[in-house]
Amino acid sequence: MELDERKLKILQAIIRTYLDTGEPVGSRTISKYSDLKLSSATIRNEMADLEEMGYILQPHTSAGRIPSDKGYRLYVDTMLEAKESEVNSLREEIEEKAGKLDDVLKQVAKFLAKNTNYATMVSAPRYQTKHVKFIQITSVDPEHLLVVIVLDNNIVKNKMIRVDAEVEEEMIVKLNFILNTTLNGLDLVEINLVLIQKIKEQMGAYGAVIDSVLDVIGKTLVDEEDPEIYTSGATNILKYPELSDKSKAAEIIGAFEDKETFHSWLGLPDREMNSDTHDIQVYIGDENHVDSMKDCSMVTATYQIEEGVYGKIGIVGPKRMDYDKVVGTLNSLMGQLDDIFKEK
Amino acid sequence: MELDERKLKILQAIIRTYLDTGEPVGSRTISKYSDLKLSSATIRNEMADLEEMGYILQPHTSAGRIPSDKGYRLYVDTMLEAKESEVNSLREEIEEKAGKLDDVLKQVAKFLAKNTNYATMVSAPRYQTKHVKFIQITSVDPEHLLVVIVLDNNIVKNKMIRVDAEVEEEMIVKLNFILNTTLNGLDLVEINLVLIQKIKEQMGAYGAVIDSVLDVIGKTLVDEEDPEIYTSGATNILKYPELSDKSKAAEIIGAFEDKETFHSWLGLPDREMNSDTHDIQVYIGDENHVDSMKDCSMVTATYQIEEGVYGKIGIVGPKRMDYDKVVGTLNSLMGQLDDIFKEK
DNA sequence: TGTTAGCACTCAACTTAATGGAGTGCTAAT
DNA sequence: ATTAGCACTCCATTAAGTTGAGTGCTAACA
Repeated sequence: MELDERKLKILQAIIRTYLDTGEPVGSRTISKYSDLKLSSATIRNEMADLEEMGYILQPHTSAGRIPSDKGYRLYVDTMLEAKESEVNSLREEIEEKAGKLDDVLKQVAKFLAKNTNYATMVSAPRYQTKHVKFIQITSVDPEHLLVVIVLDNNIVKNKMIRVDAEVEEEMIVKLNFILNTTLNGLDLVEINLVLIQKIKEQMGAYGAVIDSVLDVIGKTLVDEEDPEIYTSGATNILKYPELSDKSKAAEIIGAFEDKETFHSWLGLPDREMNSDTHDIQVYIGDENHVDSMKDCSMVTATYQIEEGVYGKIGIVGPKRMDYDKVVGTLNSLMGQLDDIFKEK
Repeated sequence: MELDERKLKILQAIIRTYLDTGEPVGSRTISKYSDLKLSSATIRNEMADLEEMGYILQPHTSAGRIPSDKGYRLYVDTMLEAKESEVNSLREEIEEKAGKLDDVLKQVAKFLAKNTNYATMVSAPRYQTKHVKFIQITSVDPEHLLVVIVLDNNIVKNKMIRVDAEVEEEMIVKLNFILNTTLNGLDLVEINLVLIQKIKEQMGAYGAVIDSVLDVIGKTLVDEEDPEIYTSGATNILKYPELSDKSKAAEIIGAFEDKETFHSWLGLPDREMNSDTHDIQVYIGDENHVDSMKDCSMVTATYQIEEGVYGKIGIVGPKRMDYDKVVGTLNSLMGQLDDIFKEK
């Protein structure tokens, strides 16, 4: 059977209506609503075909039809209208909270949740390559050394370490020199035991301090592997009856709470992305790789802070989410984010 | 009417049973359950009295009784058994994740939520007095200066600032010297325009850099005002039918998401606390100052990291929460936290 | 005088049956 | 190819009945 123009139009009408109401939609509704001048009987025939083809389904005999995952998929792939959304306010909202990236991302999550009425999450960028650019150790007071590490992407980490006895100024200078010359430009895997041993030898009695320092460096580099995720509007899920069933809702909202969940699949763009399109992806129902999301749809987009530094944004809602609006908002948002990051 | 021993025992039995089942409890149940050897009829008489006194109430005629807020209050104040809970695992669980305070607190929130099956939040400590202890400026690369600020509680903050032209080594040394001698020991309000002007004069052409640096300092000190709050187990709320009504649940879980909510009332201990008791407080129903929590109970405790540095822990659940267990767990937890912080 | 057995009464919760209506599939007419 | 018409299905809603846990009251009892 072929999916001709008319069938497509009817399918589109069905999905549109369903997105609106969340109720199964019947032939009569379509007959009246859509601009095709067809009787309900004709629509019924077409619907039967569409059902056979797997684009729509009936919750039970004598009910209207609802889109299947396959139907949604077709809709998203071919029928989205590129409606330009007006997301102008965001820019100002974000910029007044200037400051750190964390804050910006938190704002973005909040903004999206508020605007779309779905649940959102934003992953902080994951830096692919991390090399030590600069290390500095300072004596803050007799009992504490401060270790500051700058990575080659200008991320700064610091940690206090406690020492038993004051370390002489002279030793600190030496320590700084050795660490910087030895470790500069290296990444985590390149700092191996041989190297560590070599440094320790040079420092003689202060070998113990070295251990602490290297420990900090190790933690720092590993730490970066683990990007922060900001979420907002998880309770929006409760607004959609088809998801607000107690056990489902708990599972979904729980997933938002336990941010670990997202790491695996929100982590990195699957493939080299075209930085113009922002790689907006839609996952419908079973297309989600996580069980707890199989009754939801999720739209993700990738943003870029600088060369090789990506983060992701995800929006989770019911399968009947307003894809038009979400994709539009996301698109417009990405553009503004680009601008913001370019300025920095 | 007087609240004699027997009435108290009956009330206690009622509350215990209700905490268990969540169902209104009838006279017959009590007559069988409790060790007082009384017939249901007698219990009924006493119940009528207890109701008149306001300790229990009937959802409707011909239903059993449930505790009123006043009843819970009496129970909590006088009838809690000091059951020692076995919270031994926590210590290890936390310590292997050693590291930063943030991580510890996150762990604590998670641990509590998992153990109690209620929703929990932990506020990071708020430092009352913040003075600059140490400032260090370093040239990381020709375009970037790194500003590191250590506060007197050993909190470290850092920020990169971009400069148009490389700053000479000599100037940086001078800058460090001036900043440290001038600002050491001062807090935010003490750094005023007069002082700023004075510093600028000394730095001559590098006045602009000073601005950036002071900006960072300002942001750092203000930032600390705003304590982080870690939450966990918000979805546990959905486990209790009396709270999992859609609108209620959304309100409560939403409150957990929007952490701002808690600042006002989770902020600081109300009064000078006895560091032994950890100031465990129970708020029942309307006793909560926040509307969205009026159907819940909340137990809070205060922990101390060092002299004058407090944080709070809160557990939110249904009014029929297992106060015994919560207070016990909290108590035991606080002890362990004390130990952990003492070590540091 | 405090306790208890007994009984009539109440009321939410559950069960069952009846009704209505939205929607379908099929057939025959256009 | 399209449509009007009709019989059929099945969910949702309502109404009526049934059940059972629980109460309050009274009268008997120790």
